[in-house]
Amino acid sequence: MSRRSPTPMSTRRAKRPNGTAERILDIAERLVQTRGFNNFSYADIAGELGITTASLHYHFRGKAELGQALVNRYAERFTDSLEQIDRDLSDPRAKLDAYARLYAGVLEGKRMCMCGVLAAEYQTLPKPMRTAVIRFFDDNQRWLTTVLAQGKTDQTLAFSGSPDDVAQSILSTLEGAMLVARPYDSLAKFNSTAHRLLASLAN
Amino acid sequence: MSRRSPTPMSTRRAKRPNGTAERILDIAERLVQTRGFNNFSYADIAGELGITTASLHYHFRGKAELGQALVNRYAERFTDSLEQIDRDLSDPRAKLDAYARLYAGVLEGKRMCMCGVLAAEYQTLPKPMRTAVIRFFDDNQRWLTTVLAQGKTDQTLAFSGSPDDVAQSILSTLEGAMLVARPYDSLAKFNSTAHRLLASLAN
DNA sequence: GTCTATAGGCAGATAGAC
DNA sequence: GTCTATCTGCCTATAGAC
Repeated sequence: MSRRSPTPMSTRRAKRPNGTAERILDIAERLVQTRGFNNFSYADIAGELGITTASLHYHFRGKAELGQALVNRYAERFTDSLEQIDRDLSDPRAKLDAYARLYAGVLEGKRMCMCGVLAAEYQTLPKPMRTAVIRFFDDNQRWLTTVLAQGKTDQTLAFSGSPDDVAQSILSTLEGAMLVARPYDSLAKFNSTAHRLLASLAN
Repeated sequence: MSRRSPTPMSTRRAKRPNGTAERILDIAERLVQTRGFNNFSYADIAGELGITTASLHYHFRGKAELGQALVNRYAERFTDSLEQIDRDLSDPRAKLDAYARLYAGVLEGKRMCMCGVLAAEYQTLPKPMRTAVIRFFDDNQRWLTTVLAQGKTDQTLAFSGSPDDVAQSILSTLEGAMLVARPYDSLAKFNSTAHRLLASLAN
């Protein structure tokens, strides 16, 4: 309805190698995370992909739709990672550590968190993208809150105040650490802040 | 040399009411902080000011020069604020509190820290702007480090690790708290994280 | 200092052939 | 699905009159 279906296959959930739509998203994702949503063009994507900009419009009606798909896929993958953490680990401290490593991994790829970038240019985003950014932050905070509550209960974590407030602080600190570390291209700067943050919650 | 001098007066340091160049910077500053450097145009400024884009080029050779002037003025004012804090307050905790209030004030004006925004689009910036952004962060961290060292000495502050690492954490946390709070347009979200941060340093 | 006029480029987007 | 061709609009920037 709001999204054309090039072929029945390309609407499938799962992991078929790489349809054109997915490859477009891959390239655009990197561009958003390194330059910002308003600082790359259809021509950039088309050039890398070896097709024309006109062809891009076949897969995504316009840049707004592309942006929506971009942040939705990103958020979905992030949620998947959080579920994976929940499956793999049970200790709250280990979960927080794995959470911080998700961020570090993004930075290692010379990228910034997509939603962090989008937060900076929030006021210029089409409404559906704004909604998706908010949802991403809310989802993260909700997951963190659950982990923190668990840690407080089993006394593997120690903190004052509500789990919700601490979750807010963790999210803010990690996003900020990425943001500030990027101009320096320094994973060490990020890790310094991340480790201090986690240490402050240790019991 | 790199900057034309419309009149002798406009190159003066101080506070003469409002030359055109200053008014241009005022408008552009707001636009950068709310939309990002790449997401406003000469036409936006000219429209608000009631002059033409051609006239803007008289005051600033191009957008790159404007951007440079923008971040330099911003950083200069910030430095002035830090010096003012040093003059007004002597207690390290009070200084950190005032520092956090600087950020809160920016957010209250519905803006984001200029250098935080620029960090997000760092890779798209002309080199002189990049240098200025780095310098801003360095200056902030240096000031914080001094305050923290003082607080450790007189035992008004308590923290483990080096003052430099803690300074890095404070800067990152406040920048991140602004970034995340902005989509929600919520000063409360920022304050929650800022207060928790300062409380963690109390003795 | 500010204007008109205009250049030259790039943006996102569409129509229609293949 | 991808192409060519084209449109319209906006962008930064400049020349030159006032």
